[in-house]
Amino acid sequence: MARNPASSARIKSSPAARKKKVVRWNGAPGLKGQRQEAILRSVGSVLRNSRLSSLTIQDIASELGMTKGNLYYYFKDKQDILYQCHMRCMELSLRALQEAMANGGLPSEKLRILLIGHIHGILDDGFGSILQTDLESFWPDQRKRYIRKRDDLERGVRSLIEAGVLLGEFECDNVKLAGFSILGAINWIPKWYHPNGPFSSDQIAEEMTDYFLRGLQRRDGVARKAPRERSSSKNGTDNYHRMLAT
Amino acid sequence: MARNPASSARIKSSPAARKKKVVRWNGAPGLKGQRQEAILRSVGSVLRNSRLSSLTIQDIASELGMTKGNLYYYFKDKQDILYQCHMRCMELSLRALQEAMANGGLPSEKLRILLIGHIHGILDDGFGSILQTDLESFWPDQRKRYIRKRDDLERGVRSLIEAGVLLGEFECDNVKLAGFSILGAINWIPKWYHPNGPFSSDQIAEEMTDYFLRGLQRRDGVARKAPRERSSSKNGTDNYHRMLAT
DNA sequence: AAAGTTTTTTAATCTCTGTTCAAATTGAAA
DNA sequence: TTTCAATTTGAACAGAGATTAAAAAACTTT
Repeated sequence: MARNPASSARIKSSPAARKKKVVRWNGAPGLKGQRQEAILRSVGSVLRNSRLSSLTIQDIASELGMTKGNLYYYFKDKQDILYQCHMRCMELSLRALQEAMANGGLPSEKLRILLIGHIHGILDDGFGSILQTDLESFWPDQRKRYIRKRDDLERGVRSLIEAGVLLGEFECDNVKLAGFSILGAINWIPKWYHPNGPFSSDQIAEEMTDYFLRGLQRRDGVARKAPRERSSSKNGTDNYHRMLAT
Repeated sequence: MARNPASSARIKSSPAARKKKVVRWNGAPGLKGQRQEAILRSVGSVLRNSRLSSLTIQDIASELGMTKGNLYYYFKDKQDILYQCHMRCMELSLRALQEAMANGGLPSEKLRILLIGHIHGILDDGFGSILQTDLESFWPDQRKRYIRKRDDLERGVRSLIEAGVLLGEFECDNVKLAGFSILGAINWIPKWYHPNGPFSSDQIAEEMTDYFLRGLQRRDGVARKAPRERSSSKNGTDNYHRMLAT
């Protein structure tokens, strides 16, 4: 069950004999971990074209020129593969969060960095569409691990919004719902995005982020409508301090 | 293939003998259409709790206390059921669009009505989570029919944004991406929404819509950043006139 | 080259679910 | 009560796709 890949650490020049787009595996032994990476990357490629619901073990194997049985030498089962992809994707986003926090600018700047990085993380490696899977299909501890990371990201977003509010840069009635809005909109992108479509991932990242930030920016003077009960500071303040400490 | 339910129009008081939550079908003949409706509604109930990917014909049947075989008396196949749910859901949203257009207010008001109605349409009947299915699984003409409606909705949103821009009420760099953002955020709601959760569908509808509109509202005076190339009028103007004529 | 380990293949199996169908049941009409 | 159509059942069928396992092949080491 809990099986660590125990990567045999040794590097050898691999000829990697290619024919067409088929990678020949026979020639390069060792380095199980690298192959796992390659397999995961390949899943991203497949997902860029086909649809998640129709993604089959056979598809993945074909893409790599290996047999489906062979995949089970590298992964426990299909769920495991999908789970790893999920994690890869999330880790990219968390890296964007770290990058954002490391940058010393205003909350709006940090948030911009985070969101742009997040969008790129989702679109550029093809893993984005995997977000559509429901977490129910994961093993409990996989789910737990993933949710922990996902929550880190969500809290990161909320903290930044909250920070902006406290600094008077932002104005937001409900931080949690604003966060959900932003992240939901981003998670949905893979549903309509196509690499060869009219929008580059760069353009999407920039312009959608612009829009998200506009909705937070404080308008000096006029309050557009009577402010509702302030439910904002209930779910963000503690995390705000936590995140700023990172 | 193209089979019209040919509803035998006759109404009779149906005892509808209920036991626990099991609806007894035997006692109420006729009105095939009504039962189809009931089945679809039941799918919504199931989806409120279980997950779409694990939704099985058996689940639907169980919920209604009928056998799975019996479902095939009312629907061609599973895809057909799912398709009908899709349509139901979309029709609710399109009704919101009509309602919005009928209301004679400013674009921002219309958009508010539309979005609030759209969110309610998605959340209140439990069909929302069905949006996660990919359209590939539909039969071509089903897909075509659905996409036509979906596009109507998308164009409706864009037209309203565009209208607001033209009237000086809104300010938007890229109408299409703003529309995608809004609709994506809404489509994603079923992923985290739970009827017994902390947010009512009312609250979600109101506050998320607030946020979406904030991001469009024009700020008098300062341009926050140098405006990019205006790609807005490419995808909205014609539809704008079309929609306003409705 | 022989032995041992890692990787790959091949084919069979297993399971889950959608689907079909003939028979049974029900309700309405005659 | 008989007849007929509408509805329901229950069991069998079918197909797809994940998973397994034993044998084969490839590669490393000695």
